[in-house]
Amino acid sequence: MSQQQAVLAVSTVIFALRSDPTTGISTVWIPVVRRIREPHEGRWALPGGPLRVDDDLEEAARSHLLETTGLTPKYLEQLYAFGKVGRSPGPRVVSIVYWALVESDEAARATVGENVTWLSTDELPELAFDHNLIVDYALWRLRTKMEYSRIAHAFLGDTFTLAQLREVHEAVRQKPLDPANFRRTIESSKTVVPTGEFVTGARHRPARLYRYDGSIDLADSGPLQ
Amino acid sequence: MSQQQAVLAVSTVIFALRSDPTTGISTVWIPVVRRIREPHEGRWALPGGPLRVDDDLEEAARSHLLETTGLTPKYLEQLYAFGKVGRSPGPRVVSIVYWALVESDEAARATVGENVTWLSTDELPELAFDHNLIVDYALWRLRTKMEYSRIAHAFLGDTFTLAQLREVHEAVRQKPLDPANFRRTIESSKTVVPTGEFVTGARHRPARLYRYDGSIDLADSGPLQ
DNA sequence: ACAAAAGTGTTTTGTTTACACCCATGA
DNA sequence: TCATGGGTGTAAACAAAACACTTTTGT
Repeated sequence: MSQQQAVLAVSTVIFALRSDPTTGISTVWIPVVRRIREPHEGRWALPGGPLRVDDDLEEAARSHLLETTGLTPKYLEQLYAFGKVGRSPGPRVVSIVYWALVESDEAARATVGENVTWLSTDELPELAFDHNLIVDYALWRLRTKMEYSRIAHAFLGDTFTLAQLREVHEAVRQKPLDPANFRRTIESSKTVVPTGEFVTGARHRPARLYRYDGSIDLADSGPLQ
Repeated sequence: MSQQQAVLAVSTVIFALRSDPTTGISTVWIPVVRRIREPHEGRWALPGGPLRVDDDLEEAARSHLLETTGLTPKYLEQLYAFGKVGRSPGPRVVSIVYWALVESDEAARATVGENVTWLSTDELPELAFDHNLIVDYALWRLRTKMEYSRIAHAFLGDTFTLAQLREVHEAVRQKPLDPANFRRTIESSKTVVPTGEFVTGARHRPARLYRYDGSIDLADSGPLQ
């Protein structure tokens, strides 16, 4: 049953925003892959796999993510190491889990097939292993971190309107925000700069386009980077 | 050089408050152990060691900590998994690092000897491996978390005065706090309850003793516990 | 002209900070 | 009675929330 060493794996919870096909409201979705062998054959699981001995942890997350889903994250951060004895049948597995944010329109173009699909975090089925707990924890981190850092930009393209940025916050925090107060909060944070361009075509006043100020880091990780 | 699997280790950054022998001011200290073999023989390192295959991660941190320093932490939380290729000479090592808080007077009683000592985080020497980076990151987490959670209690005994609790905050945040405003902040947080007892003996008005309200968790970890 | 969202102004409310001052004790 | 820290009161400064109102477009 037990062997000399635990197996090390790296997995990633990837978040993207998608419009609900019925209501049209943006909500948080994750890509999952189907398990093609036991244990939990047939169930959906987080993308990931064993750590190759010459790969850095973050690099392993990034490359495995690209191979299975074709996605390149705009934000990637270590979440937690899950290592409880018995969390996986068979040999002991310790999973170092990352969480990532990808641009909405890149997510729309991402690989989907028989063995890869997107699931809404509002109504997740039972996933393989302890992956429901992992997603719950990643969602909690996303929501708390959204309140005090600027990671929302990672869901958007290079330029965006304040309405789009507000939509991201509303999707993640699951409540409407006052447009006037939101505007002032963002403007006083000095993290965005107006490009001078406007979005025309909608049947209302054109919205100013902004660009994220790259001289400020998305999230303060202290001494790590 | 490279082998099939990475080695998994668990280490812990243990924080306690100690009075500076010269100034008398409380500052943050950590216990370290001397490396008795290569690599980095003779250098100070964080307590830790390889993960036994049947131990849970947190349990491994706790038991290794007890064996080497004799300490039982009042607070223990996972910090980060450090796994950069080349962070240790020889086989690939991935370290899952925890951070812990221990009561000040328990720390004073802790094992000290030829191979275990306490170091002030204000003036750390060069430690083994990447342990300086790890301690810096743990300190950053301690300081940021002190601002929005109630972990300060873990440095104190069951009952304490507000002056003692304030001293903990001042030691960690490295700046003086207004006693009047500190009192109100703590009282409005509803995390402490007065015991009804007072500390007499000092040459000033007796200070009220408080107890931490156990029904509120020290730190909100979301879906994990 | 009208709807609809962009964007501005203003008032209210609450929280943080600064600091003056009274209280209870030991020496 | 004096020094010392415990403990209370209060006003100013600042930040968050609520909401009325003006602007600019497409139809």
